[in-house]
Amino acid sequence: MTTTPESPPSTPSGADQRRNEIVASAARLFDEFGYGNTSMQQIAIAAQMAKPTLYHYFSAKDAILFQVHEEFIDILIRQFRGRALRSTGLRDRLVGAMTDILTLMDTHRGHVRVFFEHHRELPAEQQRLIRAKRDEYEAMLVGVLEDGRARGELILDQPRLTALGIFGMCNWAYQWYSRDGALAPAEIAERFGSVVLDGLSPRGD
Amino acid sequence: MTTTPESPPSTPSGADQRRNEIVASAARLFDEFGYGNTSMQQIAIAAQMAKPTLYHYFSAKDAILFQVHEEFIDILIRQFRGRALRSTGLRDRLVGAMTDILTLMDTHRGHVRVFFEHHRELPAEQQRLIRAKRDEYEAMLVGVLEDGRARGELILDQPRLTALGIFGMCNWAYQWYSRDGALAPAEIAERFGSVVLDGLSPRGD
DNA sequence: GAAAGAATCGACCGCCTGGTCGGTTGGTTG
DNA sequence: CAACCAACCGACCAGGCGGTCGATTCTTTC
Repeated sequence: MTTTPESPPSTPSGADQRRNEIVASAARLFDEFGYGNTSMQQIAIAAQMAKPTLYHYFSAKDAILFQVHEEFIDILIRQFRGRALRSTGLRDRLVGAMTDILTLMDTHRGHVRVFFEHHRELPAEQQRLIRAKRDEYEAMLVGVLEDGRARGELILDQPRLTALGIFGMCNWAYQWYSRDGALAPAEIAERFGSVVLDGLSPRGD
Repeated sequence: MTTTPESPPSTPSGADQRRNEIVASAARLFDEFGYGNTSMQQIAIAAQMAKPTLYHYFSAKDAILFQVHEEFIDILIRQFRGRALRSTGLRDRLVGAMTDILTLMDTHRGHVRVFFEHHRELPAEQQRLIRAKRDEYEAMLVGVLEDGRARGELILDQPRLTALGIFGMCNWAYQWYSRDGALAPAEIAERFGSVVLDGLSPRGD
């Protein structure tokens, strides 16, 4: 409190800042080459330091992997909760969550791929931790669907399966989404949302 | 013609049979550990041979990877075409394709994961080949949607985006589908199909 | 039974990886 | 100035990897 200068313009917190730089560099490389095909050497170079220095900030390669996972799921949970507090309607909450996910394909490409493809490579303990948060997030979306059903605004008999379908539409986008594409994340979410809510068949037969 | 014994009960074609055993073993390991974390040594043991013998059947590790990719996409294309010949209705063709994909999660788990997660690791030339087939398959589903629109049976203004959403729902299942689960692939496809076609909102307001 | 080729493998190689060690620098405290 | 500690790194290591080599066995063909 007395000694540390509280966030001067360039160095918000020193070491933490440096850790973030490492994770950001690593995520970028993971996105391009995959976790297994990215070496600590590459990460070190990308973060502009020597390899041993990396081990001053992270105890092992999988500690970086864990950090990426946690950042990703924490963002989603935080955003979902924020929207819930603002207590918007059902459609907003649903399409909002879809927008959150799709937006991360723009802002956190590496995080996304890592979270979806490399969670099995986390050490057992940390894998449990991440899985717990992921399940928590899943439960929140299932909750939205159940709410909608209880209010008669949605018709569905298997909330979890439906939620998995919705997640699928959005999460899968990491396989094809491009920043240069014609559609922005929010537009895609809107389209997908209307498919899920209104369906493709003409209304009124 | 004269010499080769045509498929006696145990050895359909000798060397080809052995190749298939290798690919099947490899796919099983890829499913469990991922491509990069599976060594040629492990594959050899699983296929009950020594490592150098593997190189009698495949020129390199990525040749096995390619074989897995090709088998997967060839199955899907063949099944889609088969259904098209039987010229069933729109819903059958759509839900049918979805069933095809979900069924592979049961019968070809390793192929699925490899196809979705490791296509970037194929040598450039083979990657192009697989991508071409994948695009072909995608185009076939887009075609179904466009047909439906032309006949007034579907309402949509972005066939490709919609197709990507549908693929997402199904493909993503490789992340959560379990053989021990309560629902069979065909049932899941039916549910997802009705979400996409009818939507979740009550009809007629 | 000789020749040929398919199928097999023990031993080996160069390379790269995650991670360690021991030591240096440089700013902050008393 | 002395002590301290965070930050940093050149050099090194054991281990595992994909892949090769040379030689051996088995099977088929004439």
